[in-house]
Amino acid sequence: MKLSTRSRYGARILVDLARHNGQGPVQIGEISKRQDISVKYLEQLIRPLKQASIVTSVRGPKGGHLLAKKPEEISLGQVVRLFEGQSELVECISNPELCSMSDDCQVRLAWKDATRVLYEKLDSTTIADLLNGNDSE
Amino acid sequence: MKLSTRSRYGARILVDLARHNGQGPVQIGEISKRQDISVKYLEQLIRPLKQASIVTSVRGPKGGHLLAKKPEEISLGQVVRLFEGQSELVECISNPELCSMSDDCQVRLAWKDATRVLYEKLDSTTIADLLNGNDSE
DNA sequence: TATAATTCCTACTTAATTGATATAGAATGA
DNA sequence: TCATTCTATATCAATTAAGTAGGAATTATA
Repeated sequence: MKLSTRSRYGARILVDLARHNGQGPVQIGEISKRQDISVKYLEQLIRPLKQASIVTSVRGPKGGHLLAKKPEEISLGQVVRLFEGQSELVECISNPELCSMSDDCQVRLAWKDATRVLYEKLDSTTIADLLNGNDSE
Repeated sequence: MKLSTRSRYGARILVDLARHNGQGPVQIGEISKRQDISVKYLEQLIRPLKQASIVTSVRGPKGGHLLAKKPEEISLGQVVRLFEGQSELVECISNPELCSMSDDCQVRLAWKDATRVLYEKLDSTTIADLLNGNDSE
C-alpha cells in the first residue's frame, strides 16, 4: 500500500511552485534541478495538474508554470486523487459488483472507513502547510 | 494506493475462522468454497498468519486451521502490516537516506502523519468488529 | 500398518503496474 | 524567424502482484 512517485513528485512540484509564487513563470528545467526529477517526467506530471486547474502555463521563451490557486486552497487530497489511479484502498468500495459478497461485507465497510479517515487527513493538509524547510537551492 | 488482495483475503480468512471459532479446525477447502479463493492461494496466505501466531494449524485428517487469539485481539492493522511489503505510504518515512531532501522535507512529514492516522484507524478495528453479516453459506 | 485426508514447502508462470525515456510536434515571444 | 518552452504519444525495462503446480510431511482411522 504505497503512494506512487507521481503523487509524491506532484506534491513537491506544487510546493516548489508555491515557493516561487509571484515571481513569474517557473520553468520545468529549474524545477528539475531543484527537485531532482527528470525534465521529461516533470512534463508528464504537470499535465494533469493543469487539467485539474491547479497549475497554469505560459508558452514560449520566458514561459513556464504557475500555481492557478493559492497554496492554502490546494490540498494533498486533491493531489493524491489526481495521481493515484484508484483513490479507494480497495476497489469493491466504489464497485461493489466486483465481489459477490459486497452486499453484506463488514470487512468492506472497514476498508471504506479507513479510506475516509485517510482522506480526511490529506484533505486538511494544504500546500501552504508545507512551505517551510529546505528549498534545495 | 491500493491494498493488495493478500491483505483483503487475509482479513476475510480471519473473519471466516472467527465465525467457526470453537468448532474445531477449519479446513482450507471449506474456506475456499465460502470465500471464493483458490485452495492454493489460501495455503500461501495462511502461512504468514501462522508465522505471526495469529493462526494455528493441525495437520493430518480432520486437521485444519484455528485462530490462535481471540477475535477482539486481532486488528486489521496487524493484518495489513503483515501482508503489505511496506506499511508506510512512502518509503522515505522509514528510509530517509533514500531522498537527499528528507532532512527538512515538510511533504515527507505530511505523508508520515497521514500514515499514522490510517494505522490508528486500522489498529482500532478488530476481527470481532467484523463478525456480523453474510456468512456466504 | 496401509490409506487417505490434510497441511506444508518450494518453485514457477503470467499479467499488470510503475517509473522513466524517447521522439515528434505545436505555440509563442524576443 | 528561431530558440525556447510546453504538449502529446509511444515505447521500454524493471518490479510487483496474483495465482498455479507438484510433491513432501503428518496423522487419524480403519
